[in-house]
Amino acid sequence: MPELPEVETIRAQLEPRVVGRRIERLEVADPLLTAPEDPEAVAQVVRGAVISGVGRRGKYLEIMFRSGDSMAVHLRMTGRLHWRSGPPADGEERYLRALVLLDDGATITFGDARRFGRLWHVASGVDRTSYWNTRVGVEPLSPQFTADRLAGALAGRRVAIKPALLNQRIVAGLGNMYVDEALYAACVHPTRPAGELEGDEIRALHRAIRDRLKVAIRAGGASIDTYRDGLGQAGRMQTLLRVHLHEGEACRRCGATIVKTVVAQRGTYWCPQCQPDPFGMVPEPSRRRPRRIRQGVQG
DNA sequence: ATTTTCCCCTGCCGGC
DNA sequence: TGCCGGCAGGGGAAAA
Repeated sequence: MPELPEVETIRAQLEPRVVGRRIERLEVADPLLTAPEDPEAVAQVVRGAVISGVGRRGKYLEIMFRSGDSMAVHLRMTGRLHWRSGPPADGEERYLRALVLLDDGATITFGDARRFGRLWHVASGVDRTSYWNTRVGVEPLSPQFTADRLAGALAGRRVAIKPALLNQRIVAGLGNMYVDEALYAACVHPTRPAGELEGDEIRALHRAIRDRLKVAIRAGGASIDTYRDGLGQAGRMQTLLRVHLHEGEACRRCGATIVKTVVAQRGTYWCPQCQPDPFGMVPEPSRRRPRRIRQGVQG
């Protein structure tokens, strides 16, 4: 599931390869990709556009054009962007939803098994700062993201810290995996009410979020299930996860057994000893066998 | 306003 | 072995 580090990895790989290139054509194979916009309308706008940069805001990618227009992309669950120096081989992208042809012969494929991914056009007149700010909150790796700012965003909230961190308007770019990792690193239980965290917990969490995201970017993202980077390669972060997907294994800090529960409708991994439950509840051990980490079975 | 639930999709896995 | 229900989760809409 592409989260901030995965999207940033793709962004960093795409940018040097596509800046200055002209888009010859955008072929949308699945109308759902641009819904509710008409694929032809998007293709029309994008045709002939010269790429000036590739940006990222949270988990959103933005391919910007000299005209001031841009093409925004969200990979959601299983979306992939893959740059190639030439056309993709036949059947190379099993779940092809769109194909971008560039003037140097290179291509970008948008593949997406689950079809949750979206691609749309952002008009030149739209102010980018406010456009993105209405959708996502502070960038966790920016200087604006401070412990104080995090405390302010969580203050007064009764919702559990896990769904609070999953809320893109509170902090941009965190998903299920990195929230688990950050909460574990900060020794904060996932169901602790967000507004009740102590100052030192907030500081630990702030630090943990930044640290885990930076490590993940350095590792090129985590290839669990379907994620691939912008060149079709697997990341390495899946080997560096400390708690997510580690159900039944010993906690590396205290030796207790990592458990998996459901928090906010999301599978949640945590250490019952390092991340003490606010109500002192003992987790029900799952009887199901832990899911194995599958590293890329999809074509 | 905030929080919770549901839904979209499809591939894969576990259970029978 | 094959079928099938359930699960996975980002984000938006709707409901509470």
